[in-house]
Amino acid sequence: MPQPNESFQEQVAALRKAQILDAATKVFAQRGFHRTTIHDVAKAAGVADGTIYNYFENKPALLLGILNRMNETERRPVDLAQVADADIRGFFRQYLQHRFVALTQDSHEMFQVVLSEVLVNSELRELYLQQVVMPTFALAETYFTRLVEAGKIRPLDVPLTLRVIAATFLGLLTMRVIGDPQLQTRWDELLDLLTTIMLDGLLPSEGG
Amino acid sequence: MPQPNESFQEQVAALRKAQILDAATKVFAQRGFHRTTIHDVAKAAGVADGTIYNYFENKPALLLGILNRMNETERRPVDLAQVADADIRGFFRQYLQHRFVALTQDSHEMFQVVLSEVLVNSELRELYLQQVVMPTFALAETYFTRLVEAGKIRPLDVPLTLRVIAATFLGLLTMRVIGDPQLQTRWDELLDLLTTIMLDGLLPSEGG
Amino acid sequence: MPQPNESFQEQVAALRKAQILDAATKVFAQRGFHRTTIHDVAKAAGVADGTIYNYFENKPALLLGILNRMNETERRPVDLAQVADADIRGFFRQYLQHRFVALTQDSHEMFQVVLSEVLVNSELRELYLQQVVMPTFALAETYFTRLVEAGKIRPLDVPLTLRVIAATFLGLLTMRVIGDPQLQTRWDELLDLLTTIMLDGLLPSEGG
Amino acid sequence: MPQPNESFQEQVAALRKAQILDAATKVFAQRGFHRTTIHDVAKAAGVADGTIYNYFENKPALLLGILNRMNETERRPVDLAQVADADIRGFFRQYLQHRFVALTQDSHEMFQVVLSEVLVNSELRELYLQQVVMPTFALAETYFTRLVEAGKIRPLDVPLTLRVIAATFLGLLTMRVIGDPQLQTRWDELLDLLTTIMLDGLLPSEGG
DNA sequence: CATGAATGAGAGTTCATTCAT
DNA sequence: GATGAATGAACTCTCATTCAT
Repeated sequence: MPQPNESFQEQVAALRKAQILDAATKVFAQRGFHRTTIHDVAKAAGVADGTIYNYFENKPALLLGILNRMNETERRPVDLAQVADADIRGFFRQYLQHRFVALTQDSHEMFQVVLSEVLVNSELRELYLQQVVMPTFALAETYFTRLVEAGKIRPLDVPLTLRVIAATFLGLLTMRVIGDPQLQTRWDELLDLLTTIMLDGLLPSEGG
Repeated sequence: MPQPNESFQEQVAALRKAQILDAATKVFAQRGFHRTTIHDVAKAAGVADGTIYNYFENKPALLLGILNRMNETERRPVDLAQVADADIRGFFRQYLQHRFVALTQDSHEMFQVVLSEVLVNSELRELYLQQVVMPTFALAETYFTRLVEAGKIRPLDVPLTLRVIAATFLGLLTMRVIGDPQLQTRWDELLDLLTTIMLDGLLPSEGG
Repeated sequence: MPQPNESFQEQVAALRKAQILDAATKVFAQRGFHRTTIHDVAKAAGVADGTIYNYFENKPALLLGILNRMNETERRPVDLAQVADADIRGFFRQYLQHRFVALTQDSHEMFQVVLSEVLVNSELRELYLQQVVMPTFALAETYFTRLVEAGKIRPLDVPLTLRVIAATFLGLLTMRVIGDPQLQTRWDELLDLLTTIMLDGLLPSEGG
Repeated sequence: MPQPNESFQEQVAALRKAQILDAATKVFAQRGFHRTTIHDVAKAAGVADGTIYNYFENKPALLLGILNRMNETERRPVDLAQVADADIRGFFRQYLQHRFVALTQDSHEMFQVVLSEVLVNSELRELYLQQVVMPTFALAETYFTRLVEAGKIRPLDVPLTLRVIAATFLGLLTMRVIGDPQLQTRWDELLDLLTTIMLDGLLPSEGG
């Protein structure tokens, strides 16, 4: 989104950059980073091959560009405060919904592209870890600790528990991307199911 | 030509194939499938480049070879029957341990390589889905349904619940591969934590 | 439109052209014609890339522009007449000095750029030969012939002898450009040495 | 030339390398280093483009290969000793002939290619200076000093005088490459002329 | 006229694959 | 079967040139 005090030229450049990153995200998600050529990206973006290099130093820089966008997306502040006071069940469900929407709509393809490369590219992995994973957990830990202290959550090890929660999301999204039919057709039902499993556990309720 | 000799030939061939796949798995995990050259694989396997092509049709076939191995690994029958009668908590923990060992030791690198490519290669994705994911879930569903019917597990939607459980594993392993320090140093503590979260939920126990 | 104004325009244009050629000469000498980009030239000249093309048809035309300048420089008439009557030794020394100054100060970089390209570009070579080399020798031959006829110079083949003299200059300058430390630090001593070698030869003088 | 104790493979590789360098020298001399593509070199050598890279790291390495060859050619020991005792005039003429033959036949194109690039490539320039120019002068100086000490040569500054002699060769060859008609058609006459000029000087002989 | 973003042809280089040895 | 040099298609990236502003 163009800032008001940017020059017109800068705004145009920013738009071009966004246009190229959009295209890159799409085509990388379809065929993978390595099987996609710069020409593919350029075609998808509707520009000439050379134009890409006016905005990105090289091909890997496109990946970093996508990563940075995820960064921004991830950090889009969850308005946790306003729901903090609600009952924990309602809050949890709202939080899940927030994550689900974020993951499903915006960054679906970003996630796919970045995760694929992060798994086998140690350089990108380090960046991803420092810029996306760590800050997110740091933020979440302070909040989650408060919940534990307030007695609203069982007194478990906070960092590890957060990893388990995050991992569940990550895994579900991965499996959905991989093409599991259950997850693709019944994605919406996960919200309630996850709330139940995570808050109440798999064991039958006492009164059940 | 004598029959036994031919069998010997086949055994030698199988060993060569395994030797090449071992090397491929290792180097693919390090630099990714695409950034790794056939020459890299050959070097790691201690053979000449051309030799690879006596055992695998082309480079993607190496990936399929790794996938097939995962297939075998995954299907290594969990001896579920013998633990089915035990109390559900003990059983769950044992099951987790089985998965953890499988994931951690054997197929760590396979997982990394295959997942990375599966995320962006629709052809491989389809194979992976049909040959690894679907059969595994089919097996698990029959077993899990029995647990629900026996009243040992809360009456939830079985297929989706299994996805959630599997996703948690998948996500944890992914995050570990990505390099999360907590998961890398405290991997062993996850067993108990997961058992608690999944069986009892995050909410404080009634009597807590 | 008034005539004087047009003339002013032309003067401005000529200055721009000179400014660009200056920049081109400098950067071409540093990195060579081919490794230098139009952008490099533009930056050095303080103009935009496109501006270059308002004054020169294309990149090779810059080289021709430099060549034409050399042309002018070379033809800057040596005022030979006035020294012709002096004793031959004094004259020779003066002539050498004239050449040395010309080569050293003005056209040092031009020489470097043009020679490099002339060696491997037959088109430019032809131009250089016709526009610079031939006319210079033609002029020199008439004068040198007079010296021979006047008995001031040993009766040698004039054209070839002139080539030898010119070659010595050319070679010395080349070796200096290449970076020979002796020539770079002791360039001034060459004047006397050359006078001696060329006029008296390497053999010991009779009376020595 | 294959060494007796090289393996057959190594001999074949050396021949290939020579074949490629021959081709490179030829085409570089025709169109210059930069205007010549790897494809041009490959075509001239009768191999595929990729084959070049089995023998040379990259395109500049071809230039270094040519430089190294010049190195060997230059150092081909002049059998100075055997002529040292001859009268100085006969010796000088023989030496000139040696140089002329070396320059004219073998390394004509090498010279053209390398000089062109050396003029505008500081990296190559440094190499050329250290590997070809300096060692050659060092050798020549010791010999020339002896001539001076023996009274056979006028007591001039040895290093600078050698530069002048070498420069004359360099310049003559350059002008010949550039296409001066006199030098191209009357190259053979230079031998005697140079002997006269350099040994006796341009001044009329006393008895003339 | 000046600008500099856009263009796209063309270059160097890599590497999966083949095949003579 | 094993080898590894040769191959050449295909890729990334550069940069001379154009042209709308």
